[in-house]
Amino acid sequence: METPQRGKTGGAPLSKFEDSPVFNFINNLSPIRPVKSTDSAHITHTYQSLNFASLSSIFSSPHANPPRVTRNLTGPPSTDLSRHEEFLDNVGESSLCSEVSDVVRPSRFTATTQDNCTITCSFNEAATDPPEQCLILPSTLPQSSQYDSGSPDHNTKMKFELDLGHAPAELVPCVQNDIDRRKILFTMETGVQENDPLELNKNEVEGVQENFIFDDAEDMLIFDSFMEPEVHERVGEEVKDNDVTSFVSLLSNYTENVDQLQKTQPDLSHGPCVQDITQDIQLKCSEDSRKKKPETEHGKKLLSVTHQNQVDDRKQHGIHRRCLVFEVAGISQRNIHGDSNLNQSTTLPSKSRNIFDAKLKPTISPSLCAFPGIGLHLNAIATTSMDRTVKNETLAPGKQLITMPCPIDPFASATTGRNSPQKSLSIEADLLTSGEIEDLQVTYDATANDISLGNCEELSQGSPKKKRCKSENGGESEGCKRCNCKKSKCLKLYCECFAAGVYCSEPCSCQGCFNKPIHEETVLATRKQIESRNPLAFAPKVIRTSEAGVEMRDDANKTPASTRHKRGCNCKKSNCLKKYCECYQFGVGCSISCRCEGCKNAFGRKEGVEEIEQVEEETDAYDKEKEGLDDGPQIAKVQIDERHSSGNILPITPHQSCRRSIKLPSSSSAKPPRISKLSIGHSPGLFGSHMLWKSEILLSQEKSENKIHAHSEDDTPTILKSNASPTTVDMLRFLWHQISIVFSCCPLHSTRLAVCIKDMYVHYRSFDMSTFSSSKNLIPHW
DNA sequence: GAGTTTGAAACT
DNA sequence: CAGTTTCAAACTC
Repeated sequence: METPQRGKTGGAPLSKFEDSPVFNFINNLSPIRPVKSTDSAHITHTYQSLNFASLSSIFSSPHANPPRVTRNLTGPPSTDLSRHEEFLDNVGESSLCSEVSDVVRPSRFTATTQDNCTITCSFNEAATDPPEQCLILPSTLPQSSQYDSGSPDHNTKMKFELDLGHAPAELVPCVQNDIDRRKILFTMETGVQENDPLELNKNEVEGVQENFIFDDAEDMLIFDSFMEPEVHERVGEEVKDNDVTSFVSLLSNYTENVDQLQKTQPDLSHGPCVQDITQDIQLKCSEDSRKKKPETEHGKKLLSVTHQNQVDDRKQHGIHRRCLVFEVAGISQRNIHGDSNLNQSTTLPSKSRNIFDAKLKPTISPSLCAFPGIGLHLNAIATTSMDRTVKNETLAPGKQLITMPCPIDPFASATTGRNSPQKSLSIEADLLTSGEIEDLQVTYDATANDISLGNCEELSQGSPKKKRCKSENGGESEGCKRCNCKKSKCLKLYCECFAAGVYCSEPCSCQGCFNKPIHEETVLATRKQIESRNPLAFAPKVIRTSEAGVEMRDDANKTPASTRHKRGCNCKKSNCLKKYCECYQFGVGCSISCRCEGCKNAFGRKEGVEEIEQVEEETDAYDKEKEGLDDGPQIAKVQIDERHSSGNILPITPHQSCRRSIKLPSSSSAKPPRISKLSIGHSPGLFGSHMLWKSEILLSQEKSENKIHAHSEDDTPTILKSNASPTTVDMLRFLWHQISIVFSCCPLHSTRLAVCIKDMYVHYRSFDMSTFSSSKNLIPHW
């Protein structure tokens, strides 16, 4: 299939990659341009431009306190009065007074800007020939297999630029003071590029001049695809200077900029991506589009039109209730149904442009299910559960969990192959309190696979069991669950739908179900009742602990210790190796709060177990060696190495898992697949879906490095090996990780990108730059 | 698809 | 809080 050229209006001829779907996808997604060089062996980390001034607009809103949204919940339509009354007897009328209103939410993000910072970087993907450098990140990039329905050739060099500062003022109302823009160019480059990046940039500047906007996040992200000359100059400077230390100093400057951004405009709230998730989605959409950004009337109109189109599209295409989607759905839908806005990009207002290539339909579509997340209860009970439990209790103070789930079993692979495609996004966003960005976490799972229109209900018209499609990502991401309840009336936490905050729907096989819109009152009352017993009942089961940094594990093989099951499991027989175990089910390691016995959780065992077993293993090896077995020491080494590899469920840094993900065979049944973030687009249904991404560095440098020394293959990118001091390596790893996330996320949804960027922003802020050269503990605050 | 196993939820 | 029961998902055949 020939890919239309979009995203540029002319200019110098580019490489063949320009013809590739990957290029087209990215080029239309965000200001990404290819690099001419075709030397895939070279790692070119160039020119990703993130204008943090505009970034701030991503997370900002002119309305610190969104209007209160009140929903009067009248009784059910009484289509099933008998049942309803029956239930009332059980629940009690007192609990049925249900007026639910959304609380006024505080603004969460403060970021803005008179100072703009630009991060520049780019990626080189050498998918066909993964040399050592490939370990750095390529798999984090969108793979052609994911976004390309056609050409498998994705020997790719991509230039990824986000220069948000160039968005038209009307589209970026929050980026008002674009003065004294400061840019920081993060340039990491190894090898010698065939072509001078500067020239490339210039060519691209000439050739690509188009503004992009993710209209799925209408007011969130506005990308400008052309690179301003100033940027290029800086880029060139940095490209020529391979010294990593300069990078660090740039980073330091950047940090200062970020701090200043915070100080200058602390009252801005962030964008809708991390906002009130409990609102009715469509209501939210329309409100967001009205109230967030459009400080200008023109902007309002644009947003209004855009949103209306999206709503219409949803209606038109029959988006099901349970697969409520965020803005991206509109995009996806339009794309999917051939609403080739892509080609209209030159005629439509920029806000209405569709950034996705029509080719991407199949792979983007899952996001429809990926974002349904905010279930009906959550829509209706905007304040009752989510606000209290999630925001105030489950998460660290000031946090809010946003989950955009995907309906497919994350473990589905061999057995449920067709269901395997899954994308889920879970955003744990901290609320901004007192204008302070505290924390942000992006949890994003994605496996790439073609899936028809991402309506999971369509996907599962048949047997609910067989075609079960759900996501267990984070415990709260249950967009398209289906239950099989018989006795609980789907009004207890036994019911997955109810527990997930969604109504039961057709695919469910439940009996006597009250978890339906017509029983909304009942549902709400029950929820209240349950919450009165346990305020955390509807809170996410998997949370990120506040002391993430403190308890960060040394072992890079495990999931981040910061992501743990809230309550911990209590497994007795399953050894935490089956989905009976909630920890395992959610893809997190067991923690100290678990009371499991014989824990063998592949995502991370309960503390204490590992050490004991390690000692045992080493003892065994020693014994064997002592007994004169030739292979004794080797066995020991293999064991150690396996611990490093097989347990590497979560990719810690982009450069850790590329090779592994490539090597990985098909999934096994019992043991969880070795999940790699880099597997996105590679092995649909095998890994990524179950994985929780953490946009944070998770390596404890000392220990991991010591252990990794045992490896003959060091995953550390060449660039990090050469001149960098250990601390710089840490720094770069982290940065690289962040950028990789940004890059890999953006094609799917700008929200993810926004959050990733913000995450990066936040983390950088927490750096104590003074420790860079003296301490190995680079991330003291995580 | 039926039956079994399992552990969370609910109950006492 | 601990023990028991109920429940539905996960699993096995």
